Amino acid sequence: MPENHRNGTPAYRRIQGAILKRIETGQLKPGDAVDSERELARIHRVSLMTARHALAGLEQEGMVERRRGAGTFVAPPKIHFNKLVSFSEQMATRSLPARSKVLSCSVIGKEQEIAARLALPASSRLIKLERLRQGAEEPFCLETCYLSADEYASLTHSPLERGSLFSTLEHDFGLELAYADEEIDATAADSRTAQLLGISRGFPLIRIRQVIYSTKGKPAIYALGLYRSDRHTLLIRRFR
Amino acid sequence: MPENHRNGTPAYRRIQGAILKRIETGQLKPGDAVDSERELARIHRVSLMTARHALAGLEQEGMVERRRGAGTFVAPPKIHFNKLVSFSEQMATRSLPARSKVLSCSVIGKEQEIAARLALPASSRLIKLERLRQGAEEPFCLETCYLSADEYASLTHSPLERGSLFSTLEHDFGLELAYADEEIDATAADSRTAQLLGISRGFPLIRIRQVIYSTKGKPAIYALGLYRSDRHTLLIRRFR
DNA sequence: AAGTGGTCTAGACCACGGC
DNA sequence: CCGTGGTCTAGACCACTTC
Repeated sequence: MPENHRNGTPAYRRIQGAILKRIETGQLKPGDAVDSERELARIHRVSLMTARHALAGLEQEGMVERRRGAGTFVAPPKIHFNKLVSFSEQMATRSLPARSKVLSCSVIGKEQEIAARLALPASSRLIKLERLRQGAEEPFCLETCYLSADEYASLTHSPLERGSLFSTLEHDFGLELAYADEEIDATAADSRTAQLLGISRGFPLIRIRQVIYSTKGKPAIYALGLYRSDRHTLLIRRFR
Repeated sequence: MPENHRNGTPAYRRIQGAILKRIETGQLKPGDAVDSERELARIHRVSLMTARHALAGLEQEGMVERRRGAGTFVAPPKIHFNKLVSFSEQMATRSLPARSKVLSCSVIGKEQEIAARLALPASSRLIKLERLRQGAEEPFCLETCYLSADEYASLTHSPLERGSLFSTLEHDFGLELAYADEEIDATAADSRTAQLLGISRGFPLIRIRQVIYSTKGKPAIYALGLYRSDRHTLLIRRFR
């Protein structure tokens, strides 16, 4: 009986969607039992293998846990480790207002090393955006971002004081960010940085050099951040 | 015909093993085509679904790539990001000898804060192991590890100068390590640390506080590392 | 004992890729 | 065009958990 998947979406996807909907609406809470393979097969009028396929996919995404002999259960909400989030997003999760003071925003040239990190020709013109970021009214990070001036020309006219650089790039330029490689070390504050961050010269800082890549694998942003180590610690989870 | 999986291992596992073996021995190189589902089904005398299951598993592990209409191919070797590796393993990948000097190894008590990080009673006795780690004949890290003295009592008699702490724990104590949560910040070297690392007092250091968990989710090791930031940078990949 | 997930069969049709 | 992976069926037996 080929009365299956009339529309384009595969049956197993529809089943996954139905389960996810019940989780999102709170109808199913973590720990609750999901319909068993056999129930799903009966309800959605598919074979057992198809119902299995649906549950296997959800398990692989971490949405459900399957225990042999017992059943399939909604997984506890996952804490997301090592996620790439913007400063604004980071602050939002702690319900703190994200304040940034733009120190400078200009187009520069002759920065071979940075152009190279962005996989651009050595002579490329770059936007250099320097911001002082603060939480709880106190500055704790000096961040310098570099982007291709050709690709993001109008960025210099965007209102960067309030909004998030990430969301501007994603909405106005259709840039989809995928991942970032970070290089982390420690350094001592020079006098200018010390003054801006309100600390004394020589104070230890965390230095983060970050290359952010688009979904196409193209380097899009190079960012250099200097953080007051007494106001900021990095959290990483590593897996064996 | 129930002439299947005589031994305990499922058919799909045997198929995966056969493919992995051909990859590991270099018989199959990245980009090479793997046997198609139909070929595998015929060769191993299993159904198509079972052959599919085998390939799906390998794909999910990142060992092969499947392209509809084209075939299944050996995936390029993955660079492992954010992996939990021991100092010895880290050095081995750069073919450098791992040298550690044990500064002290003793059983202590009354370290409430550290006991708490290991989810142990405040009065627990702990092994404290302090090591100076060096690469290229120069010390670049001072590391202090803490473990439950009750669970790893005989560790104080193990030869820690040469071997890896990880492998000792895994082999001699059957401890399976799963992941670690790290807290990273920067600090200035105190005089003792400065002397041990061969730098001057106040020099910026990366400080990494690490709680390493077993596969059962139990905290097993607490490690505090101080790294010369001029000899060591941390590499992290974050995903959106 | 009843129900569950884990494995497996022997077919089938489809959409897509490369030749 | 032929071979590929993607989806699917309608059953089956096993090992396991729960009661």
